[in-house]
Amino acid sequence: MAVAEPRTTTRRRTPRVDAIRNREAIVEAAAEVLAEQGAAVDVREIARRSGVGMGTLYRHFPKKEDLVHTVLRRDFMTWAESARQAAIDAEDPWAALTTFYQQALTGYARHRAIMENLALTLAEPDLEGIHQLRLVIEQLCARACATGLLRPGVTTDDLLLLLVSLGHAVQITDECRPRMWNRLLHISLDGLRADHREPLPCDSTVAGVSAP
Amino acid sequence: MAVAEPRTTTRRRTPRVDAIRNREAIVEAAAEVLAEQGAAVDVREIARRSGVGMGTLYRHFPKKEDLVHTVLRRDFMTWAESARQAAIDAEDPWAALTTFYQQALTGYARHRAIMENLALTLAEPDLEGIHQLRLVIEQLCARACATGLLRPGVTTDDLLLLLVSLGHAVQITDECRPRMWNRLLHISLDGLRADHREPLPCDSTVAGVSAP
Amino acid sequence: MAVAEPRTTTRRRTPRVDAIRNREAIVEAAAEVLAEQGAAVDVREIARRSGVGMGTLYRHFPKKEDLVHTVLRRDFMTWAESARQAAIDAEDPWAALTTFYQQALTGYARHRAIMENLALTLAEPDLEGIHQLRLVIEQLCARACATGLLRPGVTTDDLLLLLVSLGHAVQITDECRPRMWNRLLHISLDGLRADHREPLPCDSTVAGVSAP
Amino acid sequence: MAVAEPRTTTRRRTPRVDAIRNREAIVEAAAEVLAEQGAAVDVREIARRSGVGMGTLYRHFPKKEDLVHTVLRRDFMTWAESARQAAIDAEDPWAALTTFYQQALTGYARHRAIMENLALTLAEPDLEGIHQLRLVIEQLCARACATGLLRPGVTTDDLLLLLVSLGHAVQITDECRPRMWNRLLHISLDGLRADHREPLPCDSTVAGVSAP
DNA sequence: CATGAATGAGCGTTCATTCAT
DNA sequence: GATGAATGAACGCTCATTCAT
Repeated sequence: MAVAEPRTTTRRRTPRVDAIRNREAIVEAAAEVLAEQGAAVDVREIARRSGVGMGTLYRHFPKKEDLVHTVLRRDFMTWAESARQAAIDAEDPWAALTTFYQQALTGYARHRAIMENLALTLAEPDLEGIHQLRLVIEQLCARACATGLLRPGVTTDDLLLLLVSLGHAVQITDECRPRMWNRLLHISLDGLRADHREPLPCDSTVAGVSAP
Repeated sequence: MAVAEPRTTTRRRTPRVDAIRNREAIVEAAAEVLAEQGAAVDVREIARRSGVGMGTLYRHFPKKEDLVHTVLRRDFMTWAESARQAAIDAEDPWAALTTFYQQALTGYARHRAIMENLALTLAEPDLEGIHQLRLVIEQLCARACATGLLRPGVTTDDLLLLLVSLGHAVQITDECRPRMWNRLLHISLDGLRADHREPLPCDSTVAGVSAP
Repeated sequence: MAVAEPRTTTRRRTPRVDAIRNREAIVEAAAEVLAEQGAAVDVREIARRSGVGMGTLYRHFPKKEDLVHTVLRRDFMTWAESARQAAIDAEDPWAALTTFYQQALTGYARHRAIMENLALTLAEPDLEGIHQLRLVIEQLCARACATGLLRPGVTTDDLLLLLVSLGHAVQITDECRPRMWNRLLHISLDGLRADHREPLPCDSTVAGVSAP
Repeated sequence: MAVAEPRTTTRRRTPRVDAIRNREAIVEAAAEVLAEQGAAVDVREIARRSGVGMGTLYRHFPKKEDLVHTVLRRDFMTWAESARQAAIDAEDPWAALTTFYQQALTGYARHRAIMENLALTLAEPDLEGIHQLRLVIEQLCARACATGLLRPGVTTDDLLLLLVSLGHAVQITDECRPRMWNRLLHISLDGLRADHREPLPCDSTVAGVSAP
């Protein structure tokens, strides 16, 4: 249907530029919306904000889930990167840990879809972005542990779960009771310090209590 | 309307037996489903599981919201009651607090709709059941504080937020990493002990960090 | 289940009294509601107002339609009767006619279900009550015709249709423009007077005009 | 967003052809169904008849009400237009008036939803289409009045109410007694002529008669 | 390739009618 | 008989996904 002949060399480049621009617009818009409203948003809203049609959106991301994952991957990456940077800049390992949580909770914890997924991800850590974040935390953990500031036995998973946990607290209180989560963070960080005698339970210390 | 002499007692009881059974079946099924899937479930699913028709369900609960509230009220009540009991049975105030969290997290934290609502409720505590729970926590807080075991400055809201926060951790880890939250609980409880020098921040101690 | 023996003679009378009372209560309540809201009302509303259960209502009137018909029959009867009386009391045939419309439009035209059905009934005059009304109109028509006051060729059906037609006008204007229909009545009655030269069309005088 | 050189005209036309066809199919089907059954129809029925899915229907008309209004607006417009044309073509003001009613009652009076709304509209004239119709009637009224053919004191509202009133008569008799309303129209028109001595009542001439 | 219109299963809710008590 | 709880088909509407242009 197209005339095909004249544009020989750049033939495949032109559409691609457009396609890439579109893809980026979609991801950008989606990131915005997902941060604001979580993964339950109407796909139409994303298409609207990115200025592309539904078809384009679905060409790039055949399932809503694909788009969500892409955005999350990206945002987890960025997050991990900025976290790593902040950690490097920090004076000492403990400050690095503290700063990490502060930044995370002040920033990304407001990203609804990020938090929704950070949660899911402990179960099935399929998202590579999250892996980056995990690596950062691993480093923070290792360093704080090595200097003897971190309570012995605390694992990366503990710190990750604490992040998810406090992240949720942020989401809940952010609008009605801003920074109330800050106190919880202090408490938790104090609980993470080395000056506690008792070792942490090995996941199943306490006797069972019946379910509802 | 009729003069109706002797049958006073058994007058209106008979037909209700069935209705009550149904109502209970509905609430029971709803509680189950709400615990499993949260408040977003299809009403038809509840009807199906309880073995009643849609009409019956809507006769008892004119709006889906009514049913949800009823279930939540009930479950919050039960929860508060069992929490209170456990607290009373505890040897000392600190054990009471510990046990409370243990029980709460082992039991009700798995209830999706409960947690959803517990979250919402920090903003607008409309459900009366939740108030009961809050009262229990208030007592636990007061007692633990009075004995000097609880870190000064810790409020009921802090404990409540910790509950929500850890509750979320439970929901996340329960299936894939059972009792991993247990370690987080220990950490948090240690952070709550009185032997910490620094006072808690008054909600906005730390300098702002920019959002993503 | 009942003790069966002692009440021999009056055995079948007692329940009937109750049944009749119930039936009457139902009809009464239904009449009220139907007049207010038309035949589209929820059957529950009728049951509620009459103080009986749904079962009772449906025992007496297996279909909603049955109840509606019963009420309409009754109300058409009453209407016919009061119309006849008013006609008899009138000084002259023309006054009788005028009074009839006045009374009808001031009174029964506000009865929503009556008007709904008066309409339907020109098609299939199944309701006996309406027949009574029709007879009254027939008399009015005959008398007014005989005295030469009524325009020749005007039939009972014409007068009936005028009634339906104006009745509808009443329903529409009653709340927002009370008695606006009164002017229409005057116009129509003047058009019914004998002093018009042209005969009425035989149902199909005018050339067809295309439908929408 | 692209620079898009030569294809200016055919740019956005192509995809719309289908959409417009669908939209028209929906409106057409809706008009049909609304005319037949009134505004209470099931939206699915409209979708079915127009051959589109529910989604398509709701894309074009987000609320059922929107569709209904669109249809009514359209049909009132058409009606007003054809009425105006017929009035213009008429030999004299009285013929114009006569023709108007003839045409209205032969055509649009069969449209159930139109009549339902024409009725409602005397109370709250919200639909713009209806306003057009009103204007036409106003002109007819003014012209007939000016030539001294119309009975003094007759207002646009009177003529409108007569229209609604007779329209209802049409709906009732159309199927079982076609054109029976024609006689009523003659009567009413005769009543509207100037050769009546008595002035019309100012809305509340006649003494009240008690309600049923 | 982009577009956005089309699809249809599914949701919360209502109401005439039936049936166990 | 009387009661009112139970039934389920239908209604207005939404949204992830597909498909013609």
